[in-house]
Amino acid sequence: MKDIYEAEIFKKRGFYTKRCVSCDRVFRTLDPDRRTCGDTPCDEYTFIGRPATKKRYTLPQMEKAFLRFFERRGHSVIKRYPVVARWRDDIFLTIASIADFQPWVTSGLVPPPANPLVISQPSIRLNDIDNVGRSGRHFTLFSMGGHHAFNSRRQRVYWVDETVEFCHEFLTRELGIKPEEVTYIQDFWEGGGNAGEDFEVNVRGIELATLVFMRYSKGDGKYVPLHLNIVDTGYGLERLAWISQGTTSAYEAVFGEVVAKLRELTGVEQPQAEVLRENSRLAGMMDIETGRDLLALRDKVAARTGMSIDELNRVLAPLEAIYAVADHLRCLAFMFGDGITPSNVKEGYLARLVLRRTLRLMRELKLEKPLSELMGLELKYLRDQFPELWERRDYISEVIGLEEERYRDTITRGGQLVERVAAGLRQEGERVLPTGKLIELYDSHGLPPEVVKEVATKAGVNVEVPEDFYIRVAKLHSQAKRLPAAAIALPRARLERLQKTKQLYYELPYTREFAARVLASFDGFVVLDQTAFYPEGGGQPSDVGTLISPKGKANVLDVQKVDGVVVHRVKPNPFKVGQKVHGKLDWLRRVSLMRHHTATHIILGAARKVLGNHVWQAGAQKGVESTRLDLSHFKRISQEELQEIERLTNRVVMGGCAVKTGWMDRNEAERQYGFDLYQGGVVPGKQIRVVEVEGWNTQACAGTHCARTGEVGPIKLIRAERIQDGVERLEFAAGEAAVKFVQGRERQLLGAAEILLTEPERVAAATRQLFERWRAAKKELERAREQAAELRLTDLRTKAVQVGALRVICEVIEGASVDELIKVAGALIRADKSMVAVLGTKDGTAQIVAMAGDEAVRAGADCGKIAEVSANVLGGGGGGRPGLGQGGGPGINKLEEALEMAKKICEQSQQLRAGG
RNA sequence: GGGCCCGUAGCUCAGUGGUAGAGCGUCGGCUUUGCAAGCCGAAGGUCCCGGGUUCGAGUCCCGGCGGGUCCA
Repeated sequence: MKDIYEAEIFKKRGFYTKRCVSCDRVFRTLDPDRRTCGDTPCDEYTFIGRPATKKRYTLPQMEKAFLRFFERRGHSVIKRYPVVARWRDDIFLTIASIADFQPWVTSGLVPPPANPLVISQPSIRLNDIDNVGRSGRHFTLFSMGGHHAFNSRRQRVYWVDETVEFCHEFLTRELGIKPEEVTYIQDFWEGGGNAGEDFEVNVRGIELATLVFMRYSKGDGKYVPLHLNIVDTGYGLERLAWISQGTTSAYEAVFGEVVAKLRELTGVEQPQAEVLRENSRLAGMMDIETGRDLLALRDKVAARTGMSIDELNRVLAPLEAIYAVADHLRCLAFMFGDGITPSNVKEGYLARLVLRRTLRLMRELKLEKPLSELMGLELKYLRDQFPELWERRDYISEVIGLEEERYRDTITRGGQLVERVAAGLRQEGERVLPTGKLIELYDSHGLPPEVVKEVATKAGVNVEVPEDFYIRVAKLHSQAKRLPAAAIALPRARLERLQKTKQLYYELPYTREFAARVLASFDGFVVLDQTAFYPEGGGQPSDVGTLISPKGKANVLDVQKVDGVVVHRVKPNPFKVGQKVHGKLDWLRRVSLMRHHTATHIILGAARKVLGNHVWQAGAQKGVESTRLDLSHFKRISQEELQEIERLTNRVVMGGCAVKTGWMDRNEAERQYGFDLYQGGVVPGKQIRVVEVEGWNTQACAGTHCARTGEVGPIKLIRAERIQDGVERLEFAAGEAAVKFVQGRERQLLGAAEILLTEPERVAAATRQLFERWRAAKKELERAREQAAELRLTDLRTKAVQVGALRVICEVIEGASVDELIKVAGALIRADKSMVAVLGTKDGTAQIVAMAGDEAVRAGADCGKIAEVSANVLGGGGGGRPGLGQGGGPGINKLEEALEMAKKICEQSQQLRAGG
C-alpha cells in the first residue's frame, strides 16, 4: 500500500512538503515561503477582524453549506444522533460523529446506514471545560461535521485522495479560503481502541478539521489491521463559522444573540476590540486549566496592550463568564433535550456538573434570573435548527427548575454550616479554616471553596484555597478499587469449535420438554444440538430442570450462552457425546420468569406514559417471586403516580394484547423505532431481536415472553425505592407471585387487626388512637413519677446520716425505675446542697443511682466513683460524673450490701479530707 | 459502581457512654390606644427503623430506610 500521506492532490497541485520550524511536524502547503505548520502555538490567529472566507456564515448556515457540499458529492445526509450515547456502554456522551457508528459499524458487523454519509453531530467533551469562555475556541458542546466512508474488501468507496480533495475543495471553492492559507499537517491518531494516519487541516493559525484514515485496531500495544478502512473526518463547524466572521472569539460568532442578551441582563461592558483581539490570539496559543495559566495569559495580554493585570481581569473575567454561560446553556439544552436525568451517577452527573458550573458563573455575574428562564431564551434561539429540543421544553425547564432549587438549598444550608464551623473556630481562638475542613465542605457538602471563603470571611475566619485544591479532592477518591467477584469460569476454549445451538426457546417459546443429541460433554457441562433451556441474559435468569438419557438423569443447574453455543451446567454428568437426551424444564419457574419479563416491558411503557419520555430503563433483574425495574426519573415517584402506573399496566394485561417477537436488521429497527429500542441496554449483533407489546412498547430484547399480555396475570407494584439520585427502582410481582404477595400483605393486615381487636379497614385509625393513648399515658406516667418522688421525699429525708460535711442517704426504693430514682435523688439534692443520695432498686437487675449537691461535690463526694464501686458489688459496672453516677448489676440480693459500700466510700472521702 | 456527610421539638441546629437542650416559631399572661417590640410562663420528642456491645446508647458497632454530596 502506498504512503497514506501521499494524497494525489498534493502532487497534482504542487504542494510543498515542509517541516515546521517550531514544532518539527511535517506539513503540506502551497505557500513556498511558509515555515510554520499553521497550527497554534506555532502560528497566531490572523483572521480576527479579517475573515478568511469570501462571505460570512452563521453556524446554521455553515452546517447547511457543509452538508449540502457533501450531499452534492454523493453523500447521504444522516440525522444527528442523541448526545447521550445510549447505543454504547463504553462512553456516556457522544464525543464525535464517528461515535455514532461504533462499535457495530466500525467493526464491520453492521453495514452503515448509508455509504458514504455526511452528518453534523452535536458532540460533548467536558475535559476542556475550564477553557470554555476563556480560550475563545473551546466549547462543551460543538457541532462536528463528519463525512465518512466505510471501505471493505468487497466495496471501495473512497480513501485518502478523495478525502483530501473534498476537504480542499470545500475550504477553498465552497468557502473561498485562499488555497495557500491551508496547511495539512501529517499526524497519527489514536482513540477508542482504533488508530490510523491523519491530517490536521489548519487555516490562519487554527485547526479546522482532522481527516483520519482509520485502519488499525490497537490492543496490547500492537496495531492490527481492521476489516474496514474508514474515512473518519471531523470539521469544527463553530470554528468554520468563526473564521468566516472574524469576530473576537468563537462565542461571539456562534452565540451572538444570547451573548448580547446576557450582556444586557448583567450590564457587563464590552471591552475594547483591540484587547479582545489580543486576548483571543494569545489565548489560542495556550490551554487555560489552572489559575496560574490564566495569570500567564493576562500577563501576556497586559504586555501587548499596556493595560494592568487588575484592569484586564476586571474587564475580561465577566465577559468570559458570559461566554461560558452561553456555551453551557446550549450544552444543557441538548443534554436534557435528549433525555438525560440529572443524577449523582453516569451521564446524569455530568449534566449536573455543567448545570452547577453555570449557576456558579451566574452567581459570579450577579445574574439573578432563574436559569430555567435563560434556558427559555436559548431554546427559542435553537428552535429553528433543532425543533426536537423545543418540543421538550417543558421537561427541560422543570428539571432545571428543580436542580436550581436543590443547588440553592445546598448553598444556603452549606452557608449556615460554614458559619457554625467559623463560629466554633473563633471560639477556640482559631482564625484560619484548616484545608482539611475546606476539602470536607466540598467533598461532603458540595460547597465550592469560593463560597466557603466568602461566608467564612464574613464570619471573621480566613480561608486559603490551595492551588491544587481539586487535585487534593481527586486524591481522596483515588484509592484502589475492589475487583468484582469472578463468575463461574466457563470452558470457553472447549466450546469454540462447536456448532451454534438451535434455540427452541425462541422458535417455540412454550416448549417444556424436548429431545436433543449431546454434542459435547465434559466436567459438569453439556452442550446439545438444540435446547429449550433459556440461558441467562438480559436480566433474565437461566432456566433449570432435568436432562434424562437411558444411561442416567441429571439436574440442570445453570445455563449460559457463549457465542451462540448454549452450555448446560449439570449435576451429575452421566452423558456421552452422541447420546439422545430428553430435556424437561422447571416450567413453573420459567413461566413465572416469562410473566415477569413481559410485565417489565408493560410497566416501562406505563411509566413512560405517566412520568414522561425521559424515563429510561436503567437496569432490570427478573425473578420468580418478584422483579426489579430501575427507571431514570428526576424526582421521587409519588404514591398517585405509582397507582396510575399500576392501573395502566393491569389495563394492558386485561386488554390481552399480542406480544410480537422477531429478528430485525439493526439499521432497519433503529430507523423504525429509534434509540428507544435500547431500553434494556446495548444489544450486540447485526440482527437484533425486537419484542413489541402491540401498541404499547417496543424494545430490543433477548428474553422469553408470553404470547399475549393476558397470560401475565395480575401485576402488583410492591414498592418504589430511590437507589441513586435520578434512578427509581420499582419492585413488582406478576401472575401467581402477585397473588401470593397480595395474600401475604393481607395476612399482615389481618394479623395487625387481630392484635388491635378491630377490622382490617380500621387498622390505621385504631393504630392512631393507640399511639395517641400511648403518648398520653407516657406523659401521665412521667408526672406520676414526679409526684411519687415528692411523696417519698419526706420519708427519705429522715434517713439522712451526717458523714463529715456530707448528709448521706443510702436507701432501696421498692418498685421504682431508674428514671424515678433520678427524679427522687434530684429533688433531695436540690433541697439540700450538701446531700449525697444513693438510691437502689430492683428493676430486673439491681440498679443504683447516686447524686450529690454542689456543696457535697465541693466537699469531696464523687458519685461516679460511688456508682462504680458499689455496682461492682452487684457484679456489674457503673460510672458517671461527681454530681451524678449510675450503675447496676445482676446481684439483686446484694443491693443492701452495695448501698453499704456506697456509704463507706462517702466516709472514706471525708476521712481523706480530714486527714489531708 | 465507589467514597464522605447527615437524620434530635413545627423550623434551623447543639448535645466528651450517665437527668434530652438552644434559637426561632406556637400558645397563655403582663405591658401598649393600636402596631412593632419587650418581659414572664407553658405546651410541644418513636432522638429515622431494627439488631448488637454495655450496669446504662441520642451518643459506639452492624444492617435497613430516608436525604445530601464528591469522584469515575
